Amino acid sequence: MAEHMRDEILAYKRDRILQEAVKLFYERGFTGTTLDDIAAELGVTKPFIYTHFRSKVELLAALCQPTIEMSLEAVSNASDSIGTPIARLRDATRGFAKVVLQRQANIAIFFREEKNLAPEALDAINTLRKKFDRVLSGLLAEGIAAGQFTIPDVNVAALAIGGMISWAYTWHRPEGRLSIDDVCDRLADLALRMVGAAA
Amino acid sequence: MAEHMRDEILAYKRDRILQEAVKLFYERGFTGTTLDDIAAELGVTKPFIYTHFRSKVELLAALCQPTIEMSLEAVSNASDSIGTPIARLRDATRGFAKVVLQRQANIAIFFREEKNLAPEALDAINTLRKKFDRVLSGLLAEGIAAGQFTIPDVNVAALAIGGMISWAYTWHRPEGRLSIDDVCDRLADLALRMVGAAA
DNA sequence: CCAGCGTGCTACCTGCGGGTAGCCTTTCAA
DNA sequence: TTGAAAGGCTACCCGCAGGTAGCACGCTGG
Repeated sequence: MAEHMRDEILAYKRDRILQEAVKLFYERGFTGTTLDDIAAELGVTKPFIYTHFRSKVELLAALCQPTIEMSLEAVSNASDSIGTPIARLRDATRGFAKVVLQRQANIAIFFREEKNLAPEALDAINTLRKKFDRVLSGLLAEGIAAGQFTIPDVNVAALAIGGMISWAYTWHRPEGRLSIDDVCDRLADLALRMVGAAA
Repeated sequence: MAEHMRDEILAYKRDRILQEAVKLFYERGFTGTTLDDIAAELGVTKPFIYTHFRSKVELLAALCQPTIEMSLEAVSNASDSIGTPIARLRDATRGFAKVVLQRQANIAIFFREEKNLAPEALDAINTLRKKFDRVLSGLLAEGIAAGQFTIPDVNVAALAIGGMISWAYTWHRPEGRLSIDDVCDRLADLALRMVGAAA
């Protein structure tokens, strides 16, 4: 019990570090943020961070990887579910868009700071991204086979859809005209149009 | 005449610095590249660079801004030309895609290293980007007025198209299956589908 | 042959920030 | 009440890279 709570607290501290790191990396960039900045924001000091992360780049990886995993899961789950290709593609794009917008800062940081990741961490993430593209392409191919989609080039279409949605991290403003769900719906509709399955 | 040539040589040197900087910033990132690296690649030394650029961030701006200007010009020219909205949108998207792919490294660097630009330089570029979005939105609106496009949300559509195309910098491989022109054509077709003007 | 200038290099400074050694305080159990 | 372990802080190191002062070399014109 005592052990149990200790672990929870450890996890909570780790989480708070990640939260603040995301915020600052997002605002100022990875190299534009010092560990002292993050510590100051948390009311602690730099060595505190080192009791939870081995290095600054490990911290970076820890805030990128799970978000990419969530993106992959979103499209995988939708793709594997039951339903017409149209319904599944709508779910996949909407789900992915939701991850992008809910974890906007993490997504932005990953795409901007890719070059600062350790090679192994980057490899791991790139494997996930390749899977992501394969799943999406596969779903598009199914839709063609089912006669629901018309697509000249499946791979380009998958990249275009992925890109259109990923890009939302650059322009969506949480306090703006459209809520996250609004944007998800609209982007999903546009994706369906791209594959010739007019909404 | 002598003066004239001296200026040409000055411009040439400046250009070579930019070329090498683009290459290295693209491969290793802005902070991952030192001015000594760039100088070494050129067979010169660091102070040489300082006779052409005031600082590292000025160098960064000098390789971002013109590329963004070219993007804006591509869509502006197409939008202002004569022809149906469909034809103009195709030209606009194709032209923009071509800039993105021909200046792939510059585009990548800009989006990744935005946070490293001086505030004034970033402001100047953001003004261009806003214009870009307005031009594209305007063209879409014209297409709707002409009855050629069907678009639920013009602003989101413009951002989606811009994003889908911009994103190509992340995945296009010059030595890959598709030539630059192939990709431009396919992306332009997808854009037309998005606005309900099936190719 | 020499003066003077333009051009780029050698050699250096400096601050910043990632990372660490070792101490101090607090807590909890016996 | 005391001892020891855990957790976090103070204080520091040090390498790296942006930026610069001043020199040396070579070209050109007299």
